[in-house]
Amino acid sequence: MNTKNKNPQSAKTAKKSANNNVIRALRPIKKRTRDMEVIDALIEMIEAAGLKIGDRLPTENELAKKLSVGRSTIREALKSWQGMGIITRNKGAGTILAAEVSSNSIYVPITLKLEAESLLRTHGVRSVLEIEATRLAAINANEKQRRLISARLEILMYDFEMGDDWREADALFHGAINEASGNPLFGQMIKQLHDVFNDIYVEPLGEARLGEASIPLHRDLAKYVVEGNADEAVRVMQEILNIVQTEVKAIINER
Amino acid sequence: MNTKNKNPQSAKTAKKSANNNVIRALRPIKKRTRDMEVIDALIEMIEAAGLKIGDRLPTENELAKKLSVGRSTIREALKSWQGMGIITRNKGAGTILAAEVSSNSIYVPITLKLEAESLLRTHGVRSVLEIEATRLAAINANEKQRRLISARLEILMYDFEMGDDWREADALFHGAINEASGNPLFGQMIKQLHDVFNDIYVEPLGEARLGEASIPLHRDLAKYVVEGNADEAVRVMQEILNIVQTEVKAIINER
DNA sequence: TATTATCTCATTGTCTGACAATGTCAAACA
DNA sequence: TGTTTGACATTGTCAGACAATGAGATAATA
Repeated sequence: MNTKNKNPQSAKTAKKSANNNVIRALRPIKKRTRDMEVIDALIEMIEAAGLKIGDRLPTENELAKKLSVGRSTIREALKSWQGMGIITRNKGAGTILAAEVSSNSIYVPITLKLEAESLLRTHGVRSVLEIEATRLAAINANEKQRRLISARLEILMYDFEMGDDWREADALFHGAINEASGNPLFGQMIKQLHDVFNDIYVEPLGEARLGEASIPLHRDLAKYVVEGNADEAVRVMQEILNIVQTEVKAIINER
Repeated sequence: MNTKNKNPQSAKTAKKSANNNVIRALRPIKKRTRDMEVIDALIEMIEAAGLKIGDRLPTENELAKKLSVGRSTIREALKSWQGMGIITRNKGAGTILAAEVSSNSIYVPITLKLEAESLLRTHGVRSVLEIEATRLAAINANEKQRRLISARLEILMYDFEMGDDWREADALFHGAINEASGNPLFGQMIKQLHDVFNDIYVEPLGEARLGEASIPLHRDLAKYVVEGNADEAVRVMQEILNIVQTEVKAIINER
């Protein structure tokens, strides 16, 4: 148990403090292993070849041969990318790019612990993010983004009224709004939380049509966002989120 | 380019829609690869053995033998955990646990571009979360949490006035507030974003004492949170975040 | 005795080769 | 024209070997 450097605030002396100021100027030396170099080479290759999301990467054998490293090294490098959702790999098929890659991208894993009332908690965090993203979208969206939002709304309403599965269309619609916020981090984090939310629901509870009652409100939401009316857009978004929250509570109480 | 299932909304017929209703009852079968089972087994083992952060995991050979899978399979599973920061591995030493693991933990990867703008973006997301957490803390904090906030404030102010490195005390102070919000997800996400924020700073820009001008305001923040005055607490928090934002912008413009 | 240098050994990192499992694509077929 | 089948390519898994390195034990030295 590594508890050495805990609560050092009482033992500090002037000398130690001065020493800290010197030490602080030093940065830890990066330990470079073979597969990090592979990752770098892959990034370079992807940039040079201009690979986009959905494109296929060279096979493991090709990469191993080209970089003259063992296939297992390639596999370990790809594995870490897979864990971060940058690529997806399919036995028999190949490896395809699933996220944008560039040399100045960093990939940050966030670990969250879900507990008993995790549904309401994830929803609580997601609400805050989604409301802010909506507000920013109403303010910042450009013409192209507004048109995309409108188009996605039509698909959503069509699916909904036809009795089809509207969840994918819903995700695309909200994705368009989040993208229009101008801060991609909102979209990323909301998407991840949304996935968690759904995994927990669809998997153990079997409740897939959560939030159905809120779909008609989406017409207003799109309208206000496209109009640039941030206050009203936020109000409708809050209403939508409240409906979902109420449904979640109802389902939790049922059990 | 896998573009088969794009925009299927126009080709749908009533029959297909009815079919969808049947199909919808089916859930996708989880594709379980070997290393996912290894991960599950590892989680089980860690929980059963009560391993804490800093503890050592069994060696790869032991795990492979125990689970009767090849060592490469173990390595691939561990690699994905390493990519997510759950474990650290050291050649010659061993594998140690670097994050809490439990069956209800989820790991959310986000990607950031390592450019000046991303600083503002992480700050933007963090601001929203931190303001909401502050509001909730002012409303929900119990007596014990209020006392902890006050105590952490004193340590922070002491370090600050002595000219020591106050960053750790600052993190602990905000951690106390976030914990008092009653929703642990806020604290977790804010902490992760905060770490990213600092990593980006300390590493390429070398600017470590960001937000120093906002420290005196922390006394007011603590006061209002402890008093339960949510509106004022939020106002001060916004002020603090604005100071940081201004400093970030200034540094960006310098370059 | 206390400290430092050295050695040994356990552990992760990498390579090679092999086979299994499975998706893709084109050829054969109705 | 649409469907089925099968060869092939590609990832998944295994085994064994050696290299590189860190930690702890041991020996040497003051």
